[in-house]
Amino acid sequence: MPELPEVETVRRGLAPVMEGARIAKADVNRPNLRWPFPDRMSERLTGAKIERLRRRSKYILADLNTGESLLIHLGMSGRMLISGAKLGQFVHDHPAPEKHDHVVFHMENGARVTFNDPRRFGAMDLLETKTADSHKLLSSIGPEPLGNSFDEAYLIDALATKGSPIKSALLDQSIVAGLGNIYVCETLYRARISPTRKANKISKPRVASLVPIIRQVLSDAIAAGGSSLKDFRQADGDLGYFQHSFDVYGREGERCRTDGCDNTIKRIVQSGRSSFYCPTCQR
DNA sequence: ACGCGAACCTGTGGGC
DNA sequence: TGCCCACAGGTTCGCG
Repeated sequence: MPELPEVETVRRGLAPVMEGARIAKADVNRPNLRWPFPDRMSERLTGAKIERLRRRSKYILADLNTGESLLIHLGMSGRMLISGAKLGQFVHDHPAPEKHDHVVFHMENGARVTFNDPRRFGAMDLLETKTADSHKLLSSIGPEPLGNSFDEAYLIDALATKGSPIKSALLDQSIVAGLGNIYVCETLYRARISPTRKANKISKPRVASLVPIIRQVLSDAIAAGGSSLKDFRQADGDLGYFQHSFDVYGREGERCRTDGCDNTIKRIVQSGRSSFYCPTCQR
């Protein structure tokens, strides 16, 4: 489900009820997600005030007033749903507990935030805020695509030695943070680059062209509240709308949207993931 | 060292 | 209706 735009959408949704708020109690309903939860997780969260909710790549980090930060990853199917809080003009009642409600944050302000993750590819951990960047899960992540350190010179350099297909290279979180299968497909379509082309065989100007396209695709998706495929919901339960803007993702067999192109969108499998592209427009 | 496939899980949808 | 297979937005691990 969640790539950078969806995670950012969730973060923005959670901020009004979690930032500056205290955790009255945290229910931890099972021993692990993808990995075991940290020792005494519930106790370490109970009574803590969340100073700030931030995002690094596809991770949400809640900086606590205890010197620790809670790290959250939504995996493929993770959701964070707010209830019991006044959101706009509506008050969302607490829903009945559902299967896969693995962690529930009861906030002192009356809001409840439920982490639900059927596939359990998600993760949570507690780490020292000061040294968060050196955490095992964060230390090898590349630059934020919407930040200043991600630019044309960087990407040209980073791809120069990559013999793998550009599709795989852009999915590699150590090259650029936060892109996933959908947004890589959309990026390569807009850039007119074939997903099968070897990263180090793409001309510098074409690699450079990827930078503003990546920024635009992600910004557009954030502005639309992310994409709702299958089960993605914003923290207030609303849908995202960017899926209506997909040019190629999930459009196998449909007509290419480029003016004057008669071809149809093809689906191929690259390192186990579907790639959607137009063989005529993307070279 | 690098790149790829397998593995981790559950749910859903399509074909028969 | 039911069964089986394919597939799903991510990431780590192990092997060649």
